[in-house]
Amino acid sequence: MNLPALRGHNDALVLALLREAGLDGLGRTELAALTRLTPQAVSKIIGRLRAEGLVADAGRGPSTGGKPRTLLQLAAGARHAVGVHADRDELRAVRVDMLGTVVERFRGPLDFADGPDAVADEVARAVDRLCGNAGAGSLLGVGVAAPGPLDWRVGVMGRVTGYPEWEGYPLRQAVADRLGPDAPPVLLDKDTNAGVAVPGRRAVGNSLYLHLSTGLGAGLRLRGEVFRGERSAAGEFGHQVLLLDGPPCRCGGRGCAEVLCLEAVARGDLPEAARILGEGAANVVALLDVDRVWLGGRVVDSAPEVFTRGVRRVLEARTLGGPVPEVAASEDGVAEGAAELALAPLFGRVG
Amino acid sequence: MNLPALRGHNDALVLALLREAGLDGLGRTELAALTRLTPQAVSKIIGRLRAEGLVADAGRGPSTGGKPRTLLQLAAGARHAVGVHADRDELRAVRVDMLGTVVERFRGPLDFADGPDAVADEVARAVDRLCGNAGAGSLLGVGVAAPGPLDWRVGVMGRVTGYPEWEGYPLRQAVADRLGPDAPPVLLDKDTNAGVAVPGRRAVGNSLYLHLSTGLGAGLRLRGEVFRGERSAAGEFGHQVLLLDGPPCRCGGRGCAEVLCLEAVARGDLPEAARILGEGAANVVALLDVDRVWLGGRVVDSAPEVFTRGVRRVLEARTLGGPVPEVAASEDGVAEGAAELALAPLFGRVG
DNA sequence: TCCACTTTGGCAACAGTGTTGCTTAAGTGC
DNA sequence: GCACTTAAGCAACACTGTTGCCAAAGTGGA
Repeated sequence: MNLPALRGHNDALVLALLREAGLDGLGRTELAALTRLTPQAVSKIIGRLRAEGLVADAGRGPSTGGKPRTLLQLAAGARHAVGVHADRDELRAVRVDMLGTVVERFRGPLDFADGPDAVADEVARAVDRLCGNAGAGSLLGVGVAAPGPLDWRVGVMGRVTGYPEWEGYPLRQAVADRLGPDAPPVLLDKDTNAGVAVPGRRAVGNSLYLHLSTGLGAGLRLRGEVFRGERSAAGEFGHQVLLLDGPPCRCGGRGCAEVLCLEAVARGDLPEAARILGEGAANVVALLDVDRVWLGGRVVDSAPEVFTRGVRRVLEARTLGGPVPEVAASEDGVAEGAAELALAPLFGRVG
Repeated sequence: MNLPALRGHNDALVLALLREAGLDGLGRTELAALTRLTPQAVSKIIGRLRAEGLVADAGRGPSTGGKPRTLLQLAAGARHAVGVHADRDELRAVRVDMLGTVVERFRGPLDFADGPDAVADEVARAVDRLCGNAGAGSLLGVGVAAPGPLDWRVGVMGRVTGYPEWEGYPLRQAVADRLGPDAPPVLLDKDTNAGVAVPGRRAVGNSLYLHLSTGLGAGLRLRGEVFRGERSAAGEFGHQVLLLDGPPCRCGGRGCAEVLCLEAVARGDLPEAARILGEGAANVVALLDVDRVWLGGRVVDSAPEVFTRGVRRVLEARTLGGPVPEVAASEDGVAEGAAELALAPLFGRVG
C-alpha cells in the first residue's frame, strides 16, 4: 500500500464512520478516537472530503466543559448509486443516496426469454431513467443483481434454469457498453448476495439471507462484507442435506433443503416449510455465528409472518443458551442491496 | 491508519510474500510487482527487514537478458514461535521457525482434572523448555490450543465437558503471568481453530478442519484467516442437523452430525461415520466454497484411510461439476497450528 | 463581570513514507 | 567489442500523518 492508497483508506474510514452515525453526526474528536488518528489528521481529511462535497457541517454538539464540537455528517445527497434487480419476469430498480436511502424507484416488466441482449437493453434503460434526475457525475456506480450462479469477478452469467442461452453471457460488460464510456463502474452479483447487503442496518457482524421462490438460495455477509468464495460459488444453501437418504432432489442428491422445502410448499404446508428453512438456517447460524437472518423471495412474501415465526422458533430451540439471531422478512430489498454493493467501495469495502 | 502502521503493513506484506516463496526466494522486482510498490520502495523495505535480520540473500536468479536478480528469502531461523496443544489428557508442544517448520517437539502427560492452575503451570513449563534452546528475544509469540468453546478475544475458557471448574478460567492470562513480563504475547484459541491453521500449505482460499474424537468440532479458515465469528462461537459443526427428527442428541436436538457419527463409531461402522462426516462437510463446502478439507482427532487417527476415502467419495458425488476439494487427514497438527496463530501477526494476519 | 479552566480546531514546521530522476553494476547477445 | 537490457542504489521530492503552538468558544466559580 502506498501513500495515495493510505489516503484513500483513511478517507473511506472516515466516510464509513460518518455513514454509520447517520443524521446524528460525529465530531472531529470522536472521529479521531475511532480512527486512532490525531485530531489534526482528521481535520485534514475532513477538509478534503468537504472540498469534494461529501461531508457537511451538522450543527454543534453539547459542550462538555469547553468549546462544543462541530458535528459533521455525510452529505448524503451529493452522490448516488443505482441498483437493479433483474429477475426472470420483472425488473426493479432504485436510486439511493450515500446513506442507502431510496430516492427514486422504477419497476417494469422483464422477460429472460427475450434473450440476454434485450434484458441488458432494459437494464441500461432503467439506469438511464433513474440517472436523468440526478446531477451528472453524481453517480458512483451501478449494481445489477441477477439469478445465480454467476461469476462476480468477471461479471458473467452462469446457468439460468430454463434459459440455456444465458449461460456465459457477459451481462456486466453488456450493461456497461450500453451506458457508455463515461458511466461509472457496473457490478454484477447474485440476487442472494444483493439481498444480504441491504443497507440501513449495522453492517458489522454476520448475516444470512435466505431466498425461497422457485428455488432456495442464500447470501452470506461475514464481518460486514458479502462472502462470495474464491469462485463466486459460496452461498449454495438449497442443496444442503438435511435429511440423509431423504427424497431425491433435482440436483441428484437426496434430502436437500430445497426439495424438502418445496415439497412442503407444494403440499400447502407452509409451517413445515418454515421449520425446514429454520433447521437449515440454524445449521448456518451455529457454524458461522450469525447475528441476523433475513428471509425473502416469492414464497416468503406470500406469508412472511408464518416464515419468520417458524424460523425464529427453530432458532430459539437450537441456540443453546447463546443469543438468538434476529429474524425478519425483507420485502424485496434486492435492488437496494445491489445499489449498496455499488456504493460499498466509497466506504472501503469490496461489496 | 497512520504512517507507522503503513510501514508495518508493507513490511508484513513483503514478509508474507517471502514466506510463501519459501526456499525459492524472490527478487526485488518480483516483490515490487506483487506488492504494487515501486522497486525503490521495496529496496527500502528490504533494507529495514535485513537490518532486523528477518530477511537474507539467497543467491542469484537466472538472467532474463540483463543483470540477474538478487534473490531474497525469509531468514527462517531468526525468529520462532511456540505452539502448545493442551488436550484433556496430553500436552504437545512445538517450536517452529518463521516458515512454520517444526524445530523442536515436546510431549508430556496432562490431566484437566488437576485443575486449570496446574495445567497452566505445565503449559508454561513446556514453553520454557522449548525456549531455552532458542536465543532470547527470538520468540515472537506463544499459541495455546485448548478444547472449546472459549473466548478467543479475552483468552478465557468456556465449558469443558466433564470439568466444570474450568468454565471462565483465564488461561491466556494465567500462562502469560507464569512466563513473566518479558515474554512475548500469548494467544488462546480452540483446538479446532488451531487445527485449521496448520502451516506449510497455501494460506489462501477456504479450508475446513473436522475434528472427531469424543465430540465433533470444526475449524474454518476463510480467505486465509481463521474465522471465529463475533463471539468466538463459529465452527459449531457437531450439532448441524443432518437427519431431521433423527435420534436425540445430548444437545437436546435430534439428528445432529455428532450423534449420528458417534453412534456409527460405537457400532464399529467407520465407513458410515465417514459418510456422515462427508455429508456434513459437503454442506459446508457448498455453502462456503471450500477448497480443502482436513480431518483429525482420535477417531480419524485410528483409521485415516477410511475417513479420507469416505469423505472424498461423498464430496465427489455432491460437487456437481465443480472442483472437488482436497481431502487429507492431518496427524495432530494442532500444536503446529497454535504456533502458526502466534506467528500470524508478523505476516499481517490476525491469526 | 471577570477570570481561570477546558475543549475544539486551525496554522506552521516536521518526520517519515513511498516516488521520481538519474547513475552505476552486471549480465546477454549480435 | 559494443549495444542493449535488467537490477539496484543515491538524492531530491511530494505528500502523508504528527507535533507544537495558538486562537476561538464554551463552562463555572469568585
